[in-house]
Amino acid sequence: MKKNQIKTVKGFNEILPPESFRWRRVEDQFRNLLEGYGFAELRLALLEPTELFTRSIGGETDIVEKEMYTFLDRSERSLTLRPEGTASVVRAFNQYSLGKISEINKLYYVGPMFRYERPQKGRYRQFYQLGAEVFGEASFYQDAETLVMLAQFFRILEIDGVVLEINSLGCEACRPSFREQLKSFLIEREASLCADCRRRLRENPLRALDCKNPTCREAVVAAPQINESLCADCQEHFSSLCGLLDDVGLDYQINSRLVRGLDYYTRTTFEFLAGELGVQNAVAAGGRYDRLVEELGGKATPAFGFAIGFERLMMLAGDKLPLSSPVIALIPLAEEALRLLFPLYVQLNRQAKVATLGFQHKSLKSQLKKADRDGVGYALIVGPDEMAKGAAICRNMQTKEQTEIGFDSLEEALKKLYHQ
RNA sequence: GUGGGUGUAGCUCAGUUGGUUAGAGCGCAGGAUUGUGGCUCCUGAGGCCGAGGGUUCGAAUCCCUCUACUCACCCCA
Repeated sequence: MKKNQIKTVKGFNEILPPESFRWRRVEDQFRNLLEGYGFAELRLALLEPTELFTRSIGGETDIVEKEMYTFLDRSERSLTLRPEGTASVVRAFNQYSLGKISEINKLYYVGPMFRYERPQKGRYRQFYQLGAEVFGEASFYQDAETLVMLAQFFRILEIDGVVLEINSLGCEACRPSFREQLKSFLIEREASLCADCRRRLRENPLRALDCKNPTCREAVVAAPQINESLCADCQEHFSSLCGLLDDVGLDYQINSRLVRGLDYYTRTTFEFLAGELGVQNAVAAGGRYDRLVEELGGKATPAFGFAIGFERLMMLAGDKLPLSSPVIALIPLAEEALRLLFPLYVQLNRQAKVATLGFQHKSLKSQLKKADRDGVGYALIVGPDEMAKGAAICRNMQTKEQTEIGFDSLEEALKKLYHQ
């Protein structure tokens, strides 16, 4: 690394070849799967008014308190690089009145998110998420469909060992009373809680439930369980969802401490965990948020969504996926040959028939070597001898078999090779 | 924000108690083969040894500061 070399800013993750090919493959798989389930893509702004996130994610969350890239623009507006996707999708849902265009809206997105955290394994300041949201469907069938779809995605990518944990956080009817119950429980034990939990006790007592601090964990062992104080409707929703997952044979574990770091969730929350990832083990997570659309100024609309961490997903899927190669290498051994092959090269690639052509007049040997490294199926050789004869040599790189092809039928003959 | 570890070639890493011109493997380029890839062999290019300061006749090596990367805490995808 040279002295004055300009580099990326800390934690901004970039994807280079050949990894970028693998990313593209997985992204395509995601799009195909989601579009098969009726989802459509939303391509949204990366920069939003700061208020969008303080109102949706919650002012007492770590994301809003210390992890956002927030700054003033030239007209002194407070803007923030999006730390997650759901808030923006809900903003767009309201802004464009998508709920009036169709009753059910299934939307997905792919793109970078930004959080100012200390980078670590599986955690970056710029990171990619594959996410989706469904608006207008309150049924537990929707929860189940989404979870099944995610499990299917992991199966398509041949990722094993991912565990699904689910929980219910209740709704505006039953959560407040649970909150109070939990709060008074915690206040009795305030002395044994960590500083963060004590600070958040009043605003967001649920967060104490998944605190990693050992003394906090011990203090909350006997804490009231949210799924024991659910109202009848929430209880019904949760048990119906579990029953449905049982019916379709999707394994899951109920984790009553799964409260998530964002405030907008109601009822179902879930995480897909992969032990292989180490400490940052959530590869996908999400849940139901039936109040958020209204809280952000829209018409009351139930919703369910999730996000997958792309980098974490690729750590699990990674190199099982084969790379594509060009099919034909065009090999000229003289200037006239290069001149002859160039139009053919352009013509093939214009039709999405991938071919390579070297412009540098290298030796046959080195051009074949490069073709081999590129993994091409065929090499088309044209040197002075072939120019004299009016026919090129076509070499099968696997069998070493060589045939002659007359110049006047080159394009036609080469196209056939792509279909083998 | 708080700790630990590591910075030497494009990549993965050696480098002796401080001692000439800093090494290997892989990769890259060329050749052995006047026009035929993979295996083998030969040759070559490529380094301010992370940056700055200090100790010393002499520093990749010892000391200090900074910086980057990395793992962990916290939190999350």
